[in-house]
Amino acid sequence: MAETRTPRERYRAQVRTEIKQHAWEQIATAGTSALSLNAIAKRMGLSGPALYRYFTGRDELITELIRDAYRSLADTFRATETDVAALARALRGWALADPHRYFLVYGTPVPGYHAPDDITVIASEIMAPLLDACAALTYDDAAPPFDGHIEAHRQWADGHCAPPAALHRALSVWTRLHGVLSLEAAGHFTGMGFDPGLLFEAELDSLL
Amino acid sequence: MAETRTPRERYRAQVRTEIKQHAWEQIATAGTSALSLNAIAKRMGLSGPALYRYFTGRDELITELIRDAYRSLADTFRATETDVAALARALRGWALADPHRYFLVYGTPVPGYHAPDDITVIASEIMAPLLDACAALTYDDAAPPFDGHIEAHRQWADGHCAPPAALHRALSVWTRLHGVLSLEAAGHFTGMGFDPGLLFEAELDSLL
DNA sequence: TGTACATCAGTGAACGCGCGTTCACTGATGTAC
DNA sequence: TGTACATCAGTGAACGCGCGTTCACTGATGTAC
Repeated sequence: MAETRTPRERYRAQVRTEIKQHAWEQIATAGTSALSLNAIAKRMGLSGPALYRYFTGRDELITELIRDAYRSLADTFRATETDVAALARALRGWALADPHRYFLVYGTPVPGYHAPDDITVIASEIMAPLLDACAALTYDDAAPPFDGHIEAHRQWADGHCAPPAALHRALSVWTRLHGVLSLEAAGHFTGMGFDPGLLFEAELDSLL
Repeated sequence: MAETRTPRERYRAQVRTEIKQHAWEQIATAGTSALSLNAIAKRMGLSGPALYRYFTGRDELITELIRDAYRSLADTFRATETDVAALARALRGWALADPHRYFLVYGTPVPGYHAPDDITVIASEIMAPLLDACAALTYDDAAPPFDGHIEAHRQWADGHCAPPAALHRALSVWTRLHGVLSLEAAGHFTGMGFDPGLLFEAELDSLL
């Protein structure tokens, strides 16, 4: 498994990641829509068109950032034990570590932008550990009406033999945690006084 | 209560709302960050600087749009019966009627923008009916740990004598419904196959 | 009712700005003999 | 090891664009006598 990269290739890869780091900084301060190639170049001590050696244009850079964000979350989940509480807390840590990255994945889609196919693949890689963890939970015998509906529309969980209750639970975990996290990350709790982390734990409790 | 507005004042008000309507259309198609005074003027058959007769600049227009969005939701809630399920469905209708308006209220904050004080007042007007509705629910005697915390930090619900369990419930209603709605409105359920409306109802059931 | 004046909506030209992107180029780095 | 050549990172000038905003102006609308 020897890395057979020439020095030039290594240099290219290094500059590419450096560009992306500056892009993230810019997103963090001014939002995704303010991402500017020229500004990145200037802050790197390069001048404008130099970045076109590394990305075909602004769109490719944004796509790459989104892909990295998805991959980062998928990696985080893969490195976490298959347990709903553990995954939930891993998600919270990942989201609050870089709120803009979180919103790039689960926030308002960039206006005209359409995600390439491989990103939906990574999205299902994120869902997989959550489905496994939910399948390990125990459920009441009484199945709520939604379980019947989800059993009839389970292709999004292809390959997983989890019972309908587990699919339902996985969706609830996703939406409930996203509810708390996105409002917290967007600052909608600031000034209300309570600890968002405790509300997160309370919502997590409702799911176990 | 006679309207003592001169024809000129009526005309001004009319053009102002017309500008805002075009602004909403533009937000709906291209996102909030692409809001452009010149583009609005062009689509109205006016030319650029004319809009400065009606708004001091881009910032005032955006502020006004956000304020209107908050007011619209507050009005919707005020016109709904004090009942959690009714409020929830009203919220869903309001959110899906104009997703971008919903995100202007509960989404990622506009990068450099800071909301004026009166908007936080309207935000609490939105919360009030929800708190009332939650106070009308019945609760288990067993109080989860978060209820103690929220009792110690209840200034955001000033004037409401709701028990801690009701405050907790109001927060859960808010975050859980926002979780489903924001993911649905952002299109994160498309392609998964199930009916988001049924998932919404299932989450609502968990709150009654 | 008619005239003189004030108000004010809207125009067109101009400002500086930063954006994404192209192009022909320079000069350093790596490769082949 | 040394020379000749190819590759390629980065530059600087230039393109057209749309943005927000200002300014002096025209001409219609409303007001006062």
